[in-house]
Amino acid sequence: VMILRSRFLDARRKRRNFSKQATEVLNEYFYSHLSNPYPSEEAKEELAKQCGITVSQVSNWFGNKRIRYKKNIGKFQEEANLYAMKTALGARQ
Amino acid sequence: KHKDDKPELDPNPVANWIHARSTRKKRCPYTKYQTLELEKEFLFNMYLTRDRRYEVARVLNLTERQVKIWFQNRRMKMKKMNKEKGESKEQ
DNA sequence: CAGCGTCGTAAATCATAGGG
DNA sequence: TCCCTATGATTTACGACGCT
Repeated sequence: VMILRSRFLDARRKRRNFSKQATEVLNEYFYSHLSNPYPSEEAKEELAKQCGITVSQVSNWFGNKRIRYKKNIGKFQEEANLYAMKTALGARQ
Repeated sequence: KHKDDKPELDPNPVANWIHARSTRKKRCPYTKYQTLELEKEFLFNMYLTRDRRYEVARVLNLTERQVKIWFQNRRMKMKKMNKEKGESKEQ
């Protein structure tokens, strides 16, 4: 009863994972704004453009990232260090 | 002068992300029946009168506040859907 | 002021994509 | 193929602010 129901209404839930490059861009922004990872509407539009996704998708990504990061900071420590280093190297040149 | 050239190794970044809702009601997914009835009502009119809200809430065993918020969320959803539909056509 | 409107979000949940 | 986790999207519930 509950299995075959929203098969057609939820068709939009068909998704594809974002490209590696897009995820890279989003993570760079997230970790370089870790003290306040809330991009403005303009920043979201810019990120959306860079990533080739919609503004809504950028919002979804940040919403998911914030809650999942907060829920288990330890799990993301390695990733956080990686991007912190990447940012440091980028800033050097 | 090496102290903090490591870009933010924030000790507790999450602490600053205000929004620490503590006394909030846990999200409770509505039943298929409740959702279907709410959708039917929304199709009839996107905005509720006080009387309709009372009736819908009574019949679906939801609070008037839940029904009010469901309609607010539903209108936002519709707006988002329209925006996407509009964007995919032009460009 | 009461009260309902939108906007942006948290948190939980859903449904599938990916991978072993 | 089976099973499990990662991930993107959707669903409830508010806070903040607007308007009447």
